[in-house]
Amino acid sequence: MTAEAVGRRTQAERSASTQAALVEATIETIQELGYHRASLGEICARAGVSKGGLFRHFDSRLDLVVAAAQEVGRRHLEGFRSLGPATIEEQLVFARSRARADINAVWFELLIAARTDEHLREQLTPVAIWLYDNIEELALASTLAQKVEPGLARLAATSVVHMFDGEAVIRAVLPRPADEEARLAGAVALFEGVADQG
Amino acid sequence: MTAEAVGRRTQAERSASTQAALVEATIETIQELGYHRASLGEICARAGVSKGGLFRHFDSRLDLVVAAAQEVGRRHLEGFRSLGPATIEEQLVFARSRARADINAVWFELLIAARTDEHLREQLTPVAIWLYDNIEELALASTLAQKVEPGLARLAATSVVHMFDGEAVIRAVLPRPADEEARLAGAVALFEGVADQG
DNA sequence: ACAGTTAGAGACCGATCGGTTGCAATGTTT
DNA sequence: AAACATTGCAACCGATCGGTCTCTAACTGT
Repeated sequence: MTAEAVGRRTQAERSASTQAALVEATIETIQELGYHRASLGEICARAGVSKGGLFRHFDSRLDLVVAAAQEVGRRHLEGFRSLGPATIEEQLVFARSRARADINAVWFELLIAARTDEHLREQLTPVAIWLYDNIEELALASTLAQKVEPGLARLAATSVVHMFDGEAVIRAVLPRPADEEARLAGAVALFEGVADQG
Repeated sequence: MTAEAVGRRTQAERSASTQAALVEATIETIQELGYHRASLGEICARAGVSKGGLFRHFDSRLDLVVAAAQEVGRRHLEGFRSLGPATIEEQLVFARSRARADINAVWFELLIAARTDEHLREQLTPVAIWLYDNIEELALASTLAQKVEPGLARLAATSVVHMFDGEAVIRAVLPRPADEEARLAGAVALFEGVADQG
């Protein structure tokens, strides 16, 4: 996203638009090149903003990455919100599609980077708390969760998310479509069994 | 691991020891600093080998990383081999401990890096195939797997591995010990139920 | 309209990146 | 032991890294 070249705007508008362009470019760059290759030069080029312009709004690379991480968290959750009432299979297919989404790849780049970067980790933890709390809340409101006790539903939801996350990471290097479909079918059968018996 | 300074050795021994020191230092550096900060300078310093010495044995950084990845795959599998007959709970606790092992953190650094690095991905795929094939084979030989059909056992094993992998990644940023223990207990109950009914 | 403030461009900085080169040290062959 | 091959060190290379500085352009308050 390049900072758009419109006519007269207030300082606040200019500022917000530049920051948004930089955050957008950061997310896009991490998604396409990975955290490792997401340099400020590359991000600035994509955003159509100079280095000087960047540091007007962000104190450091970390500061920019944290702002991007917050936006990634927001968008990832937004993706989870888009499912209404659905069958068990539809819900599981949906959960899997969220794990496979581009935005989740960026989220995982950040999680992995945070493991060995104390400062990033400190800033990422509150975002992760917020994100997973909200995902759990959405899971509890789902049709599937109505049939079992809330504690179990919460546990099942996060476990499914972890499983599809793990699958998604491996899949970039080692896709196994047949196994993946069997895993989905197995999960559907399992949850239908649980739902039936109460 | 520094290249040890022993007395007289053959060329082959010198060469092998230097390469081993470099591979070891690469793994150690990725584990401690992450893929992003694992520079050749840092790796050489840890290995006690000069840049010139490194490039005598490896054509490029990628070449070294691939050699390290193969060693990581070997060690990760070795870690999986160390479980004999055990209860269902012991087997699941063990699977979880493998996901939480340092060597798996390095494996995930490499998987994530490979997503956006075509050349690394090409070299990592055969290692991943070998690793997961072997893990599945081990899972099929486990006591738990004796009670259900092989296809289901294979599926369950990889699904459990994915789940604990996903949990391990999140845990670096957002540990939730109570949830993690509940997840383990839930998995134990689930598998004991399956084992009982055939 | 004009002074003051904020946003942004772009040249620049020292440090470090992956990688190269020439030479000295070590080991091998005859 | 002399000739040769392999290994390893250290200085060095251009490119790029995150970050700074100065100056101009754009907006704001009076």
